[in-house]
Amino acid sequence: MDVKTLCLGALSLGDATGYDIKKLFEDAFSHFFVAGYGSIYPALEKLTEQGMVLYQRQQQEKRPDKKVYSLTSFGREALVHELINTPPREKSRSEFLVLMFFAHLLPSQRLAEVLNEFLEENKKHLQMLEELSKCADQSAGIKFTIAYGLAATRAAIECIEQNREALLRDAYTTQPVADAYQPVSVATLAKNSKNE
Amino acid sequence: MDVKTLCLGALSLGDATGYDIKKLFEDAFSHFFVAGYGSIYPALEKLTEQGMVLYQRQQQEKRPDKKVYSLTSFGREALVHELINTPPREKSRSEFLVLMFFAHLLPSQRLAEVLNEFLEENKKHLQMLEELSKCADQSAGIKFTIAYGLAATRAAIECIEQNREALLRDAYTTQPVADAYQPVSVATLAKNSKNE
DNA sequence: TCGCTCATGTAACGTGTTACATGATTAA
DNA sequence: TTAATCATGTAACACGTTACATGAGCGA
Repeated sequence: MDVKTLCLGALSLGDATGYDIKKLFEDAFSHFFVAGYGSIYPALEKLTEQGMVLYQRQQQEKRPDKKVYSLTSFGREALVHELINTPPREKSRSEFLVLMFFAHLLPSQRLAEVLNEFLEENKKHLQMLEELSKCADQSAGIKFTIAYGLAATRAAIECIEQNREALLRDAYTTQPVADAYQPVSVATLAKNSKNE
Repeated sequence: MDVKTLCLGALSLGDATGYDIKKLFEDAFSHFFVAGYGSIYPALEKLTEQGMVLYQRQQQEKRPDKKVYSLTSFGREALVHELINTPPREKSRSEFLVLMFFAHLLPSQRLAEVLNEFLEENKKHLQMLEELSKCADQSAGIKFTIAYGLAATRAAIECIEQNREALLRDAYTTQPVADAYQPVSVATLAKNSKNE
């Protein structure tokens, strides 16, 4: 599943410009799909070529021109087809957790910064989701994604607040690289060798 | 942050082969970073060129040859430098949540399948994390990543179990595409227009 | 005057995914 | 005999990121 599909999905909610769709990615889609202009505009172009969407150019006073896109029936079919045939995966890439995994290699000051920064971001995100959950006249599916995002974000915040002290206690305070660290064998952390 | 950095990180735990590192990605790294052989082996090759790792070829009886990689001191410095300069981001791409967002476009049978499949996967993942958390002689950082993974996975499972019924109630049961769906305006879901 | 909102796009680059290729050993 | 484990790799392709480019209006 790619940005094109999400654009079709966005347009299934109503006509919109690329700019509008970008906002959707920043809000309603934000906790499960990331995309910027650099992928949205080319996606809309391709969808147009393929006949899945079409647009009307709208001139505006005191504003740049708009291209208001709408879904064609072919596009809607393609969207449904894609959705039905997409297996429910989830993958995340968390630089934050990488930093935590290797926290013993970070100066404690930096570690503290990282924790604060990440907590703040999560709290902001939580607020946004709470806002979203207020305009509650959406489908059960949309409500679910918000509930899911709220649950995940709250769990993250709680987990950080509960473990922050322990993490900082363990961090090193001297300037140079911590070479005193006792290496853990790779095998210890690769459970696959035995079970699963 | 890319696969190369994670490979350096893996080797900071002890010497390993590409194959070993892959297992680490499947276990200890699994909830925050995804990589397959197709990115791990080329990464190790590049790191070798750059003098960040080196390897010893080991012949084995009844097994293919191994390349056992180890971190150089330059590699360790590069790792630390990279970690210190990486902002704590987190981004996920969840096909599952996309499907939920557009659940009203799915036949209810498929929706039920999707929910079950995703729940099962999460339960397996939970088990794996519980296993990992048992070999508990790791650093505070590593323990934290496991605790975080556990919290997130448990929250996900709970959220699905609590909302499954409501989701299925809302799904359509007729064969053809649900065109009766009341469109929600894109603007309603793009809170950015007003706040944040 | 500073920065934000609206509005669209391109081009180069980096990165990762997928599928393919090989092949012996071992446990069920 | 089937599937899994061990073990390494390549090549084509798809995809997305980043930075750049433009420019008016509006509110503080």
